Amino acid sequence: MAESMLGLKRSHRCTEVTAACAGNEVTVMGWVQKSRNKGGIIFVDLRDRSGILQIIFEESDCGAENFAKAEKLRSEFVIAVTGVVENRSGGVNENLATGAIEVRAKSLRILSESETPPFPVEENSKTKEELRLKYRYLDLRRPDIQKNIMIRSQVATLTRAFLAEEGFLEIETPTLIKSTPEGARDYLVPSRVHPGSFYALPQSPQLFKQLLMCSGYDRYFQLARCYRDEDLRADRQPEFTQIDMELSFVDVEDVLAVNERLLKKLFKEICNFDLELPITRMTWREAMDRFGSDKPDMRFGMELKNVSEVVRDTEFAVFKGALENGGSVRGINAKGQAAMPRKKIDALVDYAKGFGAKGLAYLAVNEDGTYKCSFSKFMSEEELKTLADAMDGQPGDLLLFAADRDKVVFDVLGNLRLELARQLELLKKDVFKFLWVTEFPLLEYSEEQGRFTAMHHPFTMPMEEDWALIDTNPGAVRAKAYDIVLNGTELGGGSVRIHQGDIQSKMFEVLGFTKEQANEQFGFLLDAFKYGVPPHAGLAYGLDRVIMLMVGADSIRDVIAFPKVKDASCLMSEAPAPVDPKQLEDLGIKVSEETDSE
RNA sequence: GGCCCGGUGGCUCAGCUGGUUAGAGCGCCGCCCUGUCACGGCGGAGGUCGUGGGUUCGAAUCCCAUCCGGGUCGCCA
Repeated sequence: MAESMLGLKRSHRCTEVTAACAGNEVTVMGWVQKSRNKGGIIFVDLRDRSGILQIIFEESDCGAENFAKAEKLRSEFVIAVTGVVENRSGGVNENLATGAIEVRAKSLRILSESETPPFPVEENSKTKEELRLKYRYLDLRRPDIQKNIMIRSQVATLTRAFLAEEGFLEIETPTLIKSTPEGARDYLVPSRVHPGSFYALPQSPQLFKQLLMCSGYDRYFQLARCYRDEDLRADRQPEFTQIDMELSFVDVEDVLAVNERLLKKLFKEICNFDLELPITRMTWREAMDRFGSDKPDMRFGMELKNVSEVVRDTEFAVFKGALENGGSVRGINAKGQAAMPRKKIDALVDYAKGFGAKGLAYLAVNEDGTYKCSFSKFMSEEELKTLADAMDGQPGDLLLFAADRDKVVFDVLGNLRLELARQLELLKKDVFKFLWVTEFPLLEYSEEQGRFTAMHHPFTMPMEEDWALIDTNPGAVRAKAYDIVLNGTELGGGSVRIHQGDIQSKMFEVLGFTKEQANEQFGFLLDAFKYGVPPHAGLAYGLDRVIMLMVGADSIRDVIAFPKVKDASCLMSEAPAPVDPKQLEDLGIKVSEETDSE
């Protein structure tokens, strides 16, 4: 029997009731976290999004009728309580913000009863995610998730306030747009009016924000929903949110500067972390050489060393072969890990193989200065010592080497470095190491497609000093592109855009577009650029990832109210789902025979 | 699409080299209890061992297939 709240008005959230309210009458409403019935006295923990407040029921205060109702309270009942705030006469609960006070109930209304929930609504839930996601509305009641969702809201609010103050305009762009085959797979939406034609959901507002620059809006931002029909990961959902921005009459420095100020503000307000400016910068080349990654985790060292020259004359076939094929030999030094058991090293070798390595060579410098080495029979003692010295191998160190094409070597060692850091517990979540990675390659060669593709997108501005190489050595041309990296995660990225017709035409040519194809796909943008386009540049953050790192979540699902699971479905609503044949008919989509029969 | 991990009362798990009636903690239900806050005491209910097939005298346990969830590689301009 649900009662009405007629005549009642909530005066406080649970933790807004403080010792300063002692003696005052308050009305609080929320969910029963827990009821402890002692017989003649009942304690109820009342929960809302602010936290928990203890209510005390005694028949002498609330009367027989209310007391009888209080005896029936169970977890997750929604109640309204009017009573007087008092300092607890019993002990103080140090675990609660409101642990020194309680509300002595004068009246109680049960606004809504609850069945026993399928899992306990509590912090640090151990319940399987599958079940939590099916009952996401219950899971979202849990304090740790509520904290994440509220921080997310705070970040959005702070971002809007900051960017507005910096002269940015918040402008919405369409989410039913034209599909472009470059990049990730599009989600498609059939057109009813144009049977056989489709809209795409945007992977990002890229083209529209550039058009807004053309139109003179100068500084734009948007908290933009974006969609990519690719497989999910712990940090990737098919629909996600970007903090997207674009600025006119700027170059790289301007974009980085305003974003450094934004990040400083956000991390100060949310994490009370003082971000020291300017943020460290590193070119893509340096990041790859030193860390084997374009998003290096700067919380620890263990940098890569190129020992190709040291082993140039070796007879060791693995090293020799890699060098003869134009590759390199590089290593990392796992300090103090020389005693790592063989089994564990083998596991690392397997891990490396997962990233394309054919194997992993190791050289352990024992405490007594002798070596334990997987390739000792192919090298003299002298050669081993030279190699160990080149790696700064002290007694007790474990040196690990990969020899292959550069791409493989970087991939293997970059990931191995992270794996070792995980094993050695070097990845502290309360440390924030920011990094700008700049000067990305403009293009990367796709073996699969047999051509160069844009590393960022086709509108990324090449660096002036490299542009002359575009015909002779396109792979060497660097771009005015940059990523913001935090603790080894790419938080966001952007670039200066091409605003000159001749450079843009050349780009399309290099990417293998014909004039017709370029016009077909991007004609409206190219046309717009004919009518006066300002130099412009931008950047977009993955908001979900920003929140993840701020709250230390392991999964992106913990910072999204209603996330999807691995196969991109929703366990709660069961989307996607088949639709009524009539709906398909309206859209001019034929139902296949197989689905029909059976 | 590949590889790896998991699925046992409502929840979290144990059991898994096959062998009586599948256990524990929490939760739930009933009774008792006036200072609890991981409340306490007494009693009780509750399980197709994800699903299907196979091996066997006998399967939660072994085999095959399949479904569901997670991680990862491919993929993600």
